[in-house]
Amino acid sequence: MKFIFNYKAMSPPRKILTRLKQLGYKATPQRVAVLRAIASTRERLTPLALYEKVRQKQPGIGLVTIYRTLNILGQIGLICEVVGTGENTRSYVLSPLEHHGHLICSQCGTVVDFTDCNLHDLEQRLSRETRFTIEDHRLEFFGHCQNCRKVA
Amino acid sequence: MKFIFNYKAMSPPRKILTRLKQLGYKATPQRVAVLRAIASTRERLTPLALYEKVRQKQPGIGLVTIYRTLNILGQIGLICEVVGTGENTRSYVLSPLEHHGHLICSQCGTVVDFTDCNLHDLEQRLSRETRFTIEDHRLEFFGHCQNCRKVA
DNA sequence: CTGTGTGCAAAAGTTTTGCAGCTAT
DNA sequence: ATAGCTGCAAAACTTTTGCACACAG
Repeated sequence: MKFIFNYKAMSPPRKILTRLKQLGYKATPQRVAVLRAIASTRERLTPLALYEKVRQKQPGIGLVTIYRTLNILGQIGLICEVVGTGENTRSYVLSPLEHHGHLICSQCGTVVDFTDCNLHDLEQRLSRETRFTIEDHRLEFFGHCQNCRKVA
Repeated sequence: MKFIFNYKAMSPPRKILTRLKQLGYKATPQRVAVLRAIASTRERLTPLALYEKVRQKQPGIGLVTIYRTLNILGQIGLICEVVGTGENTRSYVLSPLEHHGHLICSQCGTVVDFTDCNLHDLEQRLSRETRFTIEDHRLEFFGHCQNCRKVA
């Protein structure tokens, strides 16, 4: 199993910007700022939170742009939507390079990614027994991180 | 592995109503109707879809009541929220009795539940290595069912 | 230059709340 | 009888769209 713990240590989103340009999108300062913001934390960020965060560096940016950027980045698969039960807004984290699951602290929102979900057997069995073609999955664990447990 | 395929065959929601009353909620015709509607299909239903469906039998019902009922049933754990990537509304299906995952057809919305996810090992490993306390998980597969594959 | 992107305002869509009257227990 | 429930209207909140101007390539 491989953990991807420290988003802060990841190189700046140069790679992502390259990919954006490859696909014909422009690397505007706003998009760069959104990317930086997502890449700068391992918390999951709602569009609104992202807006507040980015506005500190780019005071002129509009919430609309955040939404548009998130939609684009999500479609391309560079960021990754996370939804908690009972929330009625989306949150986003940077996509790691491989397929992965999330481990989410219900209190502080910290996201730990993990790869190697080991769902292949399950997937095959399901596919065989239900005759579904399975194209994707989403696996999320919810709980409390060490820190929040201490506090509580 | 155990599949729960045919929601239609399940007994009417008497059990659920009993549970509701146990908890001090009243079994109003509106709530019964909502329950019947959820129990009558294996598709996942958005609050709005549920509203349309229930209105055929209970013309006077309000969308607000649907929302309130869904929130209550969800909190108690009798129904179960499902969210697809990119959707900005929730959907609900009846909770099966045991913990389970969903297999969802991206085209027609059919939901197949399965139990015995076999995530215990993974959960334990994650818990040990990240020092999280894990309280819950959500596992969803997305794909196409046999029928929709034929059509396409 | 040129087509894409931005910001504003406004619309569309989803979910919650306040309140007066109603009803299951 | 009475606590809880409903329906309506309105508010709160999230997300999308139309349009004029700006800017990256």
